[in-house]
Amino acid sequence: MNSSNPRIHSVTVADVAREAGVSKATAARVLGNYGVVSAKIRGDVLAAAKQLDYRPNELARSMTTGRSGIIGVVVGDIENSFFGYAVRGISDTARSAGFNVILANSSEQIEMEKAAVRVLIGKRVDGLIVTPSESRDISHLREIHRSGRPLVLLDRALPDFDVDTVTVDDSKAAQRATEILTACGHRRIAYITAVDFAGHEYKDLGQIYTSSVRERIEGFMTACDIAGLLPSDRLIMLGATTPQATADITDKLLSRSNPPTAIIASDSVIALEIFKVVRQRGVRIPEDLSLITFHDADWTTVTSPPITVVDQPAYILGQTVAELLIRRLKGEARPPERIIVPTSIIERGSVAPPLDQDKPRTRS
Amino acid sequence: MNSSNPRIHSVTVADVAREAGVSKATAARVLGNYGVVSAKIRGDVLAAAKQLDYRPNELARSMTTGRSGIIGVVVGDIENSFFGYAVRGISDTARSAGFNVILANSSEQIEMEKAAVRVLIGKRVDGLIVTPSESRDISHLREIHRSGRPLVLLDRALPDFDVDTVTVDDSKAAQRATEILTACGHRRIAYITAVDFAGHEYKDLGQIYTSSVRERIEGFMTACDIAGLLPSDRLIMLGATTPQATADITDKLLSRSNPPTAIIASDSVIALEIFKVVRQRGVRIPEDLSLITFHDADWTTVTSPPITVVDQPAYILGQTVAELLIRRLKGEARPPERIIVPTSIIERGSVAPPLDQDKPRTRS
DNA sequence: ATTATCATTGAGACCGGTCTCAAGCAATAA
DNA sequence: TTATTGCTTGAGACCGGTCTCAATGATAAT
Repeated sequence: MNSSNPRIHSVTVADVAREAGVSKATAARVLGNYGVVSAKIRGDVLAAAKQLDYRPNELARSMTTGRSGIIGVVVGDIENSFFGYAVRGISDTARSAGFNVILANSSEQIEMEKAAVRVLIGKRVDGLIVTPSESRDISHLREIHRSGRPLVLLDRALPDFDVDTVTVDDSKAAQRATEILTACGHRRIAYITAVDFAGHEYKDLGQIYTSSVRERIEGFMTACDIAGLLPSDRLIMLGATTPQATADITDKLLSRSNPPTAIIASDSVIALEIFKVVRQRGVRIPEDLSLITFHDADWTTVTSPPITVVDQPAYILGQTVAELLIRRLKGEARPPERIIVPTSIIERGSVAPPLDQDKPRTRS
Repeated sequence: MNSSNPRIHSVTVADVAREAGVSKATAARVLGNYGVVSAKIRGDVLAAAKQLDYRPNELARSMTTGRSGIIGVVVGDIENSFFGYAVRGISDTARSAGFNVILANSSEQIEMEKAAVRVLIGKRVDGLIVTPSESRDISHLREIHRSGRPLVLLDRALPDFDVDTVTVDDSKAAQRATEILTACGHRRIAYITAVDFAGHEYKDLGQIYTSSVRERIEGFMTACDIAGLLPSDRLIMLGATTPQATADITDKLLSRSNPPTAIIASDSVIALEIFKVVRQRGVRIPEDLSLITFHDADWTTVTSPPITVVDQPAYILGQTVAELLIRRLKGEARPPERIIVPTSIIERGSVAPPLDQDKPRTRS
């Protein structure tokens, strides 16, 4: 490493104590703001501290107190503005409670997620907020919990891991979104999600290890069933992990002899790509294709037409998850809580009845 | 604080040493991966560590080494996707060099910026990356520098503070953007920026304490001068700090008896708001109004028409600034460097010649 | 066989705080 | 006046690592 800086010597309590002519313990008391000290001595120490420009070393402080004042956050993808807002909600809440935030990105990869958790534990964060990228391998999360550090799950629940969790009502939201489409007369609807699986072929829910996605698919299927759609007309597409993959999926979908008349996108990044492909192919929204997406991303308001969205209150989600964690950090003992934040659908202009005259036959 | 957790007791080197039947020093050597140890002992210690599930305490490690492995980043507003990309560039680069990132938001307020810097210094970050919110009060930055911790400025330079800096060629970019408009025949152009000032009235560059904004305005004015626009037809609008403020400014501008035929937005957040107001008023882009914005935000590609932008390579900016910092951290000693990353203009469909027949007279 | 050299290992100080416990001292009670 | 109590202050251990330096034992050189 061959570091050139010969260790930055900073002013310590001992220095201040010497300057003020008191013991280290006394100086520490006034500087650390604990214990009792006479007004006179306090003044002396403070003056000495100011004179020497003393800055407490939080690291050393954490060393003895066992508390670092840092909250570790692991999200799937910061570039996704949904997480951006959530992180902002977390940061604001944390800061006003006197905590700092270390952010890590898992790129939705379980190995990176594990590495991130390991690093954060090493840094002795006081607690963690994680959006688990999958529900199969959660040994690292169990371990956090076992180590006594509070953990709160964000956006995604883990069925057989009972820990504080904040999610949105994904299933209901997806169902409502789908119902808007079926009520409009759509009988062939695609649902496109980023979750991947070997072969990209959706077979059954057993494949889906991300709870939010799973719930959304459940809600989607429920609504389809209620409306009596043919199982073959519920087009669940996996693997929209990159813009290119999303574009390919969309292309394939629209090239079918019987293309869907409506698409639901699992997040706004996917929806943006879908929108681009759709427009490029000259397919009109909403005349030829209806589109609904999760997350009220800013771009959805400025397209023509603007896009109907499932509004997930991401900032509030972040706020809530941070509050839950901080309450635990302050010593609150209570059974794990699962908070479900309600979503709402903002209807804009991207949904209309299908033009298609020869609608696919229904089961009934 | 009344914390309930009675101090999480974790496995220490001493525990591992005992288990392996060696001294603390020896155990530390293999666990810390320094010094020399015989193969046999190394195996014993490693086995003991695994058995006890030893996790190094980075805090304690930082305590003695004086290095925390953390880079502190202070940006103006994480929600702004420009910073989002930059932060991602920083994080990726930092992580692959073995550093972590603590992120802080200044909300572009000098006091919050100072507080953030203080906290990060307290955490003993190894170095800092800051987007200074103004150039008047930089005592806290000077102090970082003086304390021996490397500091790199991001996106904004400080004229009389010679330190590593990474910016884009703001002045040139603004000039080119403006030239596109003047070449198209625009003779009355507005430039809208977030920087605020008492009265929101632009008087002269002396008011502008944010270097990037200052440079952009300079570039804008240069281009206007070259094209021979009347000074009164260069409409520099300050104070677009909130969506509402931006909307008000835009409204006022478009309500003039002689409204501008083109607008340049200083960032994509402002541009989004302008776009909304413009559309709501029924003003057509580009027929009635041309629009160019800084930052290639995703929404600019999906509007009708898509928006011409000054593409700032935010991710690369982040990468570059992190690399510069890390090189210093590794001990590289060299005079401060000022790196200017070139921008490019992506011409899309939001610029067209003004319809306006009775063009304002020119100076010439 | 004796001494010099080298590779390992162990003992203990140190980083900069917090915190326990005992000592000092003044004020109050007996 | 002496004992008791309470408030301040100081000494020093401790957190969990790193790192210096001396001690040890083995090997090579004379």
